[in-house]
Amino acid sequence: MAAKTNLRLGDLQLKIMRVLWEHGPLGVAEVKARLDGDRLAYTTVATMLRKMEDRGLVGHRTEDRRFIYEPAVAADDVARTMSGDLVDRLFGGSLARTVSHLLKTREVDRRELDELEELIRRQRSRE
Amino acid sequence: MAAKTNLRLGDLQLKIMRVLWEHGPLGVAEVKARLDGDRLAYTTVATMLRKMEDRGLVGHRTEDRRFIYEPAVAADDVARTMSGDLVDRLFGGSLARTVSHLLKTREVDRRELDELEELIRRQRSRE
DNA sequence: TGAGTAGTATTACCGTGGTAATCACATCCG
DNA sequence: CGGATGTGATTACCACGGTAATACTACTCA
Repeated sequence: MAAKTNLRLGDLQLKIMRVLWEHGPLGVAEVKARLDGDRLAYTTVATMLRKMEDRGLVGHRTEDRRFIYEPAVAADDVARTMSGDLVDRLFGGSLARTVSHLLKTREVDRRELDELEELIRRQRSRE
Repeated sequence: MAAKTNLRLGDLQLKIMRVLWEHGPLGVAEVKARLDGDRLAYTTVATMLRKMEDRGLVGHRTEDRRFIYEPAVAADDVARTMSGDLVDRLFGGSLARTVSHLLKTREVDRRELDELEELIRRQRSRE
């Protein structure tokens, strides 16, 4: 197995992964298309995908002369690594401190607070 | 003012900032000392501090021939930027999704859940 | 006075993310 | 057939984080 794949992705890499996670396996042109807003050269996307394959983040098969890429790591793993990382680096690993900070510095409406409470309730009734 | 200082810091930079935030203005040697675990060369720390000063993250004054560094950005601003960034990049800006993920993938004990509920309660009684 | 020492300044090197031009090849179309 | 088009391959460049060696400088103490 690819093993120690480092799961801290850059901006573009993450955007590409999101495209691949949400819309199955895609060719370079499709990926580029879904990256709409970013006016990137075709070769930029292609190069990035190749680099990402080197790192074990995606895999590809050839189909009809075109490379079809698909994720090689799970969205959850990336999210876990990156968010866990941040909680550790920034808030000494404390979830409470993290959420506290988030609540203080982001606009949060009542609905979202409800959701959060629901999450906590459900968490309690686990274990 | 230094303006557009980008507040996404690397690992070492963040560690250094934490040292400076927690223990006032410090010389290079002191910073290096507090970074104990990391077996870094003196010049590594010095170089990093200089680079960080270029970026506007720290400032220094000379005192007795030594450079005394101090933070030039607030811990809260860095935390806000970096965490907000991550929430946006990884969870589409949804705080609920973020916390949900964190709850699912990290060990959280009852005490921490209590704290979270308290935070939410307090948040509600604001606005 | 002169060697050590503690600092800073200069310079360098690597990895990686990001961006892209250029090149080469195959295929398609008139 | 022969050029346009779509793709992948190769190569290049820059910025930045990280790491550090080396060089310079000034102060200190025997």
